Amino acid sequence: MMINSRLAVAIHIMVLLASNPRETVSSEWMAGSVNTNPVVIRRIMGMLRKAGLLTSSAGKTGAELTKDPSDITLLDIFKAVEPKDELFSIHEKPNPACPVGRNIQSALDLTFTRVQTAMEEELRSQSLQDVMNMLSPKSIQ
Amino acid sequence: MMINSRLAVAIHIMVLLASNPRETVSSEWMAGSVNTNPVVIRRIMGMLRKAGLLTSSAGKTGAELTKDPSDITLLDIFKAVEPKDELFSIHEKPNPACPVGRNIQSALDLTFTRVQTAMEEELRSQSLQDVMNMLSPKSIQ
DNA sequence: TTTGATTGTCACTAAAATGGTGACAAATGG
DNA sequence: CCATTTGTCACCATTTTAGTGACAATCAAA
Repeated sequence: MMINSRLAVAIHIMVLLASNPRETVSSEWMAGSVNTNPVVIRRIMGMLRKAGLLTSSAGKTGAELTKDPSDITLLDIFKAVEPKDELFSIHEKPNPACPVGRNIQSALDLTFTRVQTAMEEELRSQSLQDVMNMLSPKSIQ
Repeated sequence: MMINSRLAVAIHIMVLLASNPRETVSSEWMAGSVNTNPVVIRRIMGMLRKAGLLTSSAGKTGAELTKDPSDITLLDIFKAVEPKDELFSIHEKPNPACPVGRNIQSALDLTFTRVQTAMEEELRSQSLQDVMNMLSPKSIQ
């Protein structure tokens, strides 16, 4: 399955922002914690900003969460960083002359929607605060 | 999210095999129903065969399911066609000198495992027969 | 105001995944 | 024997992803 690490990095960024004073969390500094390039951090921050999860501006170090970590779900973050949030795709144009081909798309659509919903509900059930609580108390500076 | 259509095509193949006499379901014929190249069908059939979901052999038209459709779950098919079945990946080597970087991986691992489990349980709850029942009776020849 | 640091964004790259395609040996069955 | 089919390989174009350098615009501190 095609997978990327954007959700993981986005959560990492959000935890850093929630756990540290603004002046300390430059994209360079976050890149050091995540172990990647600062541009990757800014790119993902841009998606989180467009989704309204944080505010930041050119020239000003760091960013700020717009909500309390307990009011931000992992589904919020997932949808922010995954423009195409569909888990599975259905093959195009199955043969309408075949009884199976003619009806398979709607059946698969129902099926895949249920799977997608199950995944999203689990993401919705976990908040950013929940993730932070899994880190040792020392990580919350 | 990067997504492929292998699960959709694999389910389509399995439905065709379950619904038609063996002599009629050549890879060429199935390719016609799915609307793709016969090699794509054979490639996915190869994965299903390795997973023990069907039997087929060179020179012999078609394939046969090894189990009753009601005993085959969509999770079985998913695992057959997705060698890397992990939904999300975690970024490599976060900085151990950072309190967040040091602990984020295990937290994300717990989190992502719960999401993955939710998805797999939903896939496990649906059988191939369930999908076939969603198609019109006419499609079961 | 000047200077240095930072963000936002662009363009480019390499790597990987995916699906389509042609080719062909091996096996099947008439 | 011979036409058909499977299993498999190699190759290709497309897409996605993450890393990187570059740079204008902005900010903040001296």
